[in-house]
Amino acid sequence: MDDEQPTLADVARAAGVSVATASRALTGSRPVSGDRVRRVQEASRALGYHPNAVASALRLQRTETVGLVLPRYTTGFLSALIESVSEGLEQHRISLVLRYSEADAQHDVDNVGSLIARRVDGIIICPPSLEASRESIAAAGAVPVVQVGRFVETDRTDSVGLDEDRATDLLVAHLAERGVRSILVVGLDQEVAADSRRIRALALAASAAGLELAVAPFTAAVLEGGIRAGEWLVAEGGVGEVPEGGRGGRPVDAIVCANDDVAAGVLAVLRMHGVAVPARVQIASLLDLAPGAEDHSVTTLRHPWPAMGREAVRLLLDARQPGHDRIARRVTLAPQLVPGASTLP
Amino acid sequence: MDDEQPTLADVARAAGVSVATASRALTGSRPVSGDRVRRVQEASRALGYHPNAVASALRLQRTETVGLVLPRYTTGFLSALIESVSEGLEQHRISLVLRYSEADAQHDVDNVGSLIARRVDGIIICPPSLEASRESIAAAGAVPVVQVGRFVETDRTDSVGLDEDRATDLLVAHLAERGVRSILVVGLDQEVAADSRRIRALALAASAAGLELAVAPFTAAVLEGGIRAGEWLVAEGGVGEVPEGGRGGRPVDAIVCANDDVAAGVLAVLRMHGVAVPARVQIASLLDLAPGAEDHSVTTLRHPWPAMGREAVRLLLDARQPGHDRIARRVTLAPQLVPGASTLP
DNA sequence: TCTCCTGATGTAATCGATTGCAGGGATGGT
DNA sequence: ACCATCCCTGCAATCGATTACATCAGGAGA
Repeated sequence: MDDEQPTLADVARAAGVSVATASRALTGSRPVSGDRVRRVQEASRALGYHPNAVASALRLQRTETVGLVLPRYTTGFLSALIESVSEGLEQHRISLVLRYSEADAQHDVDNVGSLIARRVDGIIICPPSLEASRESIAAAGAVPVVQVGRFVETDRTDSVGLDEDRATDLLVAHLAERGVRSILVVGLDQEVAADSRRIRALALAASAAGLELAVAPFTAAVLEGGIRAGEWLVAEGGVGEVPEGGRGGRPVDAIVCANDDVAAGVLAVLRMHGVAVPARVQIASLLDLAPGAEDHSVTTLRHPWPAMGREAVRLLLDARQPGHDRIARRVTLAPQLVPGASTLP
Repeated sequence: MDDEQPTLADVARAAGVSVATASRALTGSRPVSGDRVRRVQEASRALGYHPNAVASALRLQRTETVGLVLPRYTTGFLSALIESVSEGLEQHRISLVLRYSEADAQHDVDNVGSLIARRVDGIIICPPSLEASRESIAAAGAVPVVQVGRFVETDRTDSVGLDEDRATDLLVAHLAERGVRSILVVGLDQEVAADSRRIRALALAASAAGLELAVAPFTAAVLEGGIRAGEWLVAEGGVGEVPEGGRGGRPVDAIVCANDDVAAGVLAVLRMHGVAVPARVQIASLLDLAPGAEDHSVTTLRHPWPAMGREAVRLLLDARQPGHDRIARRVTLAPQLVPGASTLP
């Protein structure tokens, strides 16, 4: 067990050839007589030689390494993305350097800077916020960047995201098929650009299907937000024990939540107050927070993280090609609707 | 937006000094006159210089990089480990290269080999199997390795694992306090070495507390195994509608499952057949599969993944110190008991 | 036999940052 | 005035793999 790794010079000496011949014999970059190829390969194996990727990277100006920058989500629903990216890269013998970003935009810029210092061949980033995103993409300079999960307007960056229109269409169609006539949206915030876009898309799909749609004033996209919304619905929203309540509009018969957590809160409160789900009110979620789970009590949209990872890798490796035109490409992928017990079968 | 990254030579030229002085000014490795330090730093900032970590690593024979090898779990309950390792390394400005292993032992050896080729300063590995583990640790040669989550007998490797004795003690004590007198173990396999150890530990803790303990012949540690075990229990296990059933032994009043999935299966079947949980039978799990979840219906033991990640990093960085004695160290961490509705409050 | 060519091999430069060694200028002591 | 000392600066070697260029052997053709 030597303390030092053997070098190509050691292999060459053991095989009785020059380092140049040893290199060519191992990489096959130029013809070497069969006899010496064999001798070099044997010496390499005997010494347990692993070519020094650092030296190689310095010479070739390519590290065969890609950086992945993700927001720190304790729920870990991004692990499907990590796995698929890792798998895609492994097929091309490329290493993955993982880095987490904080809410702080500067931290993201530092992350990208340190990846640049390591001379990664490309960066896949899931930006925590739009401003952070813009800055860190600028920091990447000439290194190809692919964004996942969020779009930021920029000339030079490819992105992979969700097909929002198709997502809302799928969900609205599912509800319409089950007799829904009036939808309430919970957990989306008109003030947030991405949420506002989603609300518009929902409204569009609803009106196309002849449904009414309202937005509840509960914008916190967490369990607690769902509970508050549920309590408000029971008290004032026209879904309490007196279905034909005193509100002006038609009482809602479906609730679309920003994510599973919100939906779980709404569901729990409604059930607690004796509201029949899904018979009286149907509940669905726009975002599956536990993609691994087998059983789904709430109908939800599953984000295609594995496919998104594969696409991101494909775009990045494609951008490495010499003849690449550097035009920003956008790939959108449709989510999968996972029916649960909270909508009618 | 230049296509090439600026080098130290560019910075030195812009600042009107030699590359040696520029290097010393930026790293502070040797004194440089204040005036020149300022000029170099300005030039560096103006050019957007990022020191080439590849060249630096080649010269210094240190990459400031650590490899993390994990089994591919779609449930993603290792993401807490990834995050804590990543966070610990970030504090020391060390990069994390992530790699997934397959069931195949050769794949693991290749993983380690490729990390060696990249000249990582250390490897943290969560071995998928004992044989794979031994081989891949051998492949690491002189590079420090820390094992997480599984112990393999070896002279030179530090490891971080669960304090199994404390885990079983905690769970048995919890049940004993709640009036349990007879425990049934589900989902552990006597034939598997690790499971067998756990069963022995459970038996020891049980007898010390004056409890009976039996092992059910259902060894599949998944939801389906739990369901089968539940059905068997209702039919023959003495926890059906006739509590004082015809078995020889005392009817069990607690079921300890290998993990949450098994417990969920048992729980569902028992409830379906009208067995009161936890009044009639209490249920607990030895392994929390969803550490992020807020609400726990099943009492479970939460593995201290974040702390394990921190410990692994600490051990690895400690092993890098020159005066390290190379004696294998073992760190065991106690799990946290998370009470749920499946045992009495 | 001499020349030309082909194909294999070796020599040495290269990638970019770090650092041992040598040189130079300023300072202080006598 | 002279020498020793200290501090800074620059030159050039170094890490290990790759590759342009030079070299050399051997075969074909005149």
